[in-house]
Amino acid sequence: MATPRKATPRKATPRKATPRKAKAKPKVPLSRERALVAAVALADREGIGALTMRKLADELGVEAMSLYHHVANKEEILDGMVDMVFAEIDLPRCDVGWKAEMRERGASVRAALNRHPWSITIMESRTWPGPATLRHHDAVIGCCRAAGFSLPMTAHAFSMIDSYIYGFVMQEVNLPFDNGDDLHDLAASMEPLFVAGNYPHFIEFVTGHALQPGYAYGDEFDFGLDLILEGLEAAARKNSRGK
Amino acid sequence: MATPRKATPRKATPRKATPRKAKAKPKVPLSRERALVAAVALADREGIGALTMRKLADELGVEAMSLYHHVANKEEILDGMVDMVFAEIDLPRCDVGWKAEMRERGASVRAALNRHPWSITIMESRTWPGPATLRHHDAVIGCCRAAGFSLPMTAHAFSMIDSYIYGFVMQEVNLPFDNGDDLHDLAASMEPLFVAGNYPHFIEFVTGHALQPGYAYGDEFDFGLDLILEGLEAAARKNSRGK
DNA sequence: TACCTAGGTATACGGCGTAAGGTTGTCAAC
DNA sequence: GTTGACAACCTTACGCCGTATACCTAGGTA
Repeated sequence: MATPRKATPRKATPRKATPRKAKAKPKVPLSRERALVAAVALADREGIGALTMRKLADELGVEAMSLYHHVANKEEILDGMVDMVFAEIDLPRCDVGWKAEMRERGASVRAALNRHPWSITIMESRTWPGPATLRHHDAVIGCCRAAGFSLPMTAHAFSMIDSYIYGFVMQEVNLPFDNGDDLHDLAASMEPLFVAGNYPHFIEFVTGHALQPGYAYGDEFDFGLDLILEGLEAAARKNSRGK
Repeated sequence: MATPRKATPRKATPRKATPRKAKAKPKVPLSRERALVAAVALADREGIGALTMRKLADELGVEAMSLYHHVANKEEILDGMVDMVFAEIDLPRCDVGWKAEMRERGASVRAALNRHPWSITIMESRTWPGPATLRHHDAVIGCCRAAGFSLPMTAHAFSMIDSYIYGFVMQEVNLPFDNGDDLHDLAASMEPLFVAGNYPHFIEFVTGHALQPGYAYGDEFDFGLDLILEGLEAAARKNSRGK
């Protein structure tokens, strides 16, 4: 009873040739970079909920606690993952015209966030931007300034465009269907809501437009982004004329 | 070894008078509604991370498992909480003019999401809208339709306005400071990033504008919303004239 | 040789969501 | 009044989680 179970198998097999497992002693040593790459791949493949320190370590052929020699905690991994997503975004170059550059940059942000649907989820809980994130923000601000925007106007543009993109992707990523195939399932599962005759405008909208064959929510993106860019251009023009 | 431990203390004190604790037998019975209200209060007070089934039950003077007689699982609680936030939003009435109503509705959404900063975090992981959410969407769509918007134009407006609001609040809620007081701390903690001379536009923007005394990020909201509403109005006008 | 250190492992702790099953209070049917 | 069904609540336990602590070991340096 003194040593209830477990029998302390500490050095039961003290052979020299590291008989741990068939794990073959990782040639490349663990590193923060390798951990982040594996974390992104794991989250892409199985969702952010499946990203645990144990699973990530397993992916790398290592024990969970080994990760802590390279990152302070899981938060730091999430921070690094968000920064890796920002690193995938094409930066505006600002020699073509700010509107075209912003449109391209917007598409690039949207694509990156869609490639890694978990990123928008954890972005808002990150407080400190990483280097790629800062580089991205710097380029966007620089693009506005190069176009002649004042600092206040730059703030307007920066806030507005990014709010729109993030909000759009947040909704897009969360849609209960991935393509047009399961629209019928969706419509069927919504039916209980409708029989009562409530929400008449919502029903008209969904059945008469959103669930129609040609409609895809993703197509809304360009309309909104263009409207914002045109509006910003007009505001900037008026602003600089007024000054 | 047959009954290894635990000693089955089942009916050790079978006294009649329910001597459980000083817990005083809750007069009002537990209910889904009471659970949701307490969950919102707890998340408001201590953050969504502190919302666990055990803490929530404790709050209600009850054990964790009792909650499962009223909700299927924690997901259902989160769903209900989001719907409670939507229930706080003032619906547009649409007899004043859609632009004014949308401006007010936007402010109301923003206020509700700011009152419950956890809501934007969990909104995107909810798939099925609750009744208050549906009522809200129905009212917004109805407002657009009453203003003469076509269904496609309504889709544009609905997507665009809500994307902007959600994205804005997402950034607003996540700001590393709550008011102007700790701007100096913030500036100080950012300094290591700047000494290298990287991110010149970002530095100019932050130090020359965003951290200046008069600036508050929240003030950006109205500029963007108004620009969107004006743009939508122009688009709708052109659209109906073209038809 | 002796020690230091970097990077790996092992064990354990407290907390999580919740499955399974026990207990108790209420009330209708007999 | 007794019985039995049932709903509401509780207890225990399981397998996860992040991570503190301690240990081991290989390689470099004195």
